[in-house]
Amino acid sequence: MTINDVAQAAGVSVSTVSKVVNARYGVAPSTMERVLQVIAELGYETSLVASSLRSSRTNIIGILVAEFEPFALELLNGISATLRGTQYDLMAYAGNLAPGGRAGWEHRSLSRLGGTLIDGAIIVTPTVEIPHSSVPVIAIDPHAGTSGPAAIDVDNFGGAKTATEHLISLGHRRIGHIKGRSDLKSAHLRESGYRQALQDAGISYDPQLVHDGDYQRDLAAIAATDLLTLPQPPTAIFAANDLSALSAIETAKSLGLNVPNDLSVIGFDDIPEAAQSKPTLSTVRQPMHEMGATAVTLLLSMLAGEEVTQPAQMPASLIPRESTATAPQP
Amino acid sequence: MTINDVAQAAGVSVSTVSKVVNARYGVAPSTMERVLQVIAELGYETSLVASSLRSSRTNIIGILVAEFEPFALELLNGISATLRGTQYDLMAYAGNLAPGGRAGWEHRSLSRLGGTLIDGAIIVTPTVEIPHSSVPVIAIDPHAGTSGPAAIDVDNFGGAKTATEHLISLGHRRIGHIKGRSDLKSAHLRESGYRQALQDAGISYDPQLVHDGDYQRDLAAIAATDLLTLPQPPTAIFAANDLSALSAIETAKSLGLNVPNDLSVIGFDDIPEAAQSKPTLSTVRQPMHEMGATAVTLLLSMLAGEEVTQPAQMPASLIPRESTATAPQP
DNA sequence: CTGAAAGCGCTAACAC
DNA sequence: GTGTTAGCGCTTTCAG
Repeated sequence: MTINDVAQAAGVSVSTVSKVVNARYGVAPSTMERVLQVIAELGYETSLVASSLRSSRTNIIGILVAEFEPFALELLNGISATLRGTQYDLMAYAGNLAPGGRAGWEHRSLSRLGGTLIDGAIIVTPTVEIPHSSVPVIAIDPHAGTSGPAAIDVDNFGGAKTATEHLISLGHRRIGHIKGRSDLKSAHLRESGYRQALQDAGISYDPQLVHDGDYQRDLAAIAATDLLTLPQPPTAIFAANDLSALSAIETAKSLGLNVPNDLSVIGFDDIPEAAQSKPTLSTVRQPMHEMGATAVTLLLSMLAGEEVTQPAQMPASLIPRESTATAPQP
Repeated sequence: MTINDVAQAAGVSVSTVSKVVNARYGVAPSTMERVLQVIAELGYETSLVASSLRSSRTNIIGILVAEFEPFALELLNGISATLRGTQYDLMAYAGNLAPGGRAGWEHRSLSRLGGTLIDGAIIVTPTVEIPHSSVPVIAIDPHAGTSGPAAIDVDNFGGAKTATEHLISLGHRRIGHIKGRSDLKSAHLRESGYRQALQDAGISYDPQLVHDGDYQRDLAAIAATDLLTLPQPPTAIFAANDLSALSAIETAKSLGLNVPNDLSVIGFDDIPEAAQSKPTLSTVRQPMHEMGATAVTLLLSMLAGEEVTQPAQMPASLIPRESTATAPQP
């Protein structure tokens, strides 16, 4: 089913069909009607690939992710809702699923889709500097880099501080931290927030209590094990994201510890799983829908020709649930 | 950054560059090295659009949805995880966001992406018959149509029956039902399951207690209002999906009713929001991750040339939470 | 081993 | 009002 088939069936040239499909002027009403009829009969739809190769607008916004994990999916939810009723369709691309192709998915995806397939892009959690691109780009939860496109993130520092203060207010003094990915800005800010809260409370920082979790389940489990098998284990853990926190709870359970009675755990993000775990996970909420919505709004104004460079920061809020409780009495 | 730029910079022809990029035989090692070097320097990536127009394989699997709502997103989660480590990337396309373009998004998206951009497609909740396509297609939660591609769904009948029986076991006798979209097979099966459970319990079917909710928030709210303002209102409602159930709870609250003391509500799907509402929603769980995983497995074997036509049905399971309770004593 | 050239489906000048 | 034609960036014969 190509434009050629339609042209042939309608007895006109391909350019006439193209004009009809794209509602261009200069087609006789009778011709138009006939072509439309043939299109309907044949069920013809213009190929996105071919037309985007030739023309510059596609009316498609691309969301570029490494893979579809809970954070990206929640963002997608907000983005989709915000785009509803606009002229744009949404294409989400996970470009880091194939084995081996680890690094640089941001650049690869942007180069492969940008300029032709998509009119603009929202890149989720890029781990490297975003290259100059031929289309407008917004980054969510960006890399530690200095320059780069307009970016959106949550108040990572303030959120982490709040989480740690929550633990402190429950009477905890030995508070461990499972760090995030060191190539992400958010991980550093969250660690800083943790340290600031300790300092404000007059608790001295103990490097033994901080381990690397890389925002991942497996590494967080190792970090949690290391933390909990210390001669003097912490009574509470602030994990840099919910995935790590959930993993830490699992680990604690397997070590025979009760959460929250023996150990309090708090995460960061408020992914859907946080509310469904047992015990439900106390955490700091990133307003993911709003972040997605803001990204879209910014991108649309860039698409409309406006200059947008200043970063947007969203507030983080404490969501106390069951996994945190008063510190055990020694 | 096109293949021409690379060719020029490396002092070779475009076809040589293409051979290097695609690891074809017949390039001298020295040439290859030089080209590779230039590619790295320039940060060139082959354009997905151009290459997919010319060659038939793209190693991309497409997920076609009307929009990114909770059900589709959960599916995406399972699909993404299953595809990890395979040679395929994932492209999810929401083709029904633009206003006006309501009907036939399935066909439109499939025609526009199929054959060129994607090697195979998974269509989520299609509302019309899926046309014969140039690429392998799997449907999840399919349309009521008779023919069509290989399909995956949950045991809608059994799940609805279980939900209704749960209500009956709590002592409810007047049980309302908010129906789903009549153009979806799942809606009909869920209504049948509801009626079967009533019949098995010797409760006669009252058409007054069944209203249309179309799987949507707004229409479900109207249906709930109608139900609850009946002279003899039901003491329990089985809503055809969680979105409707959540909406019914809102409505009940606004009418001054307490859920679950005055009214029990149970949904279907177990979307993430179900566990986070107040009260938390009792529901019947669709194993969405598993459904996504199964879809991928089936599609991959079709891509490998195998014939797959038989539908797969997944089990539904009751998840009792706070929104259902013993029937109020008259 | 390398390059010239055709063509994938479509759009946009430009002729007629 | 309509058709012819030249590419968009790439892959793939097919000569050299």
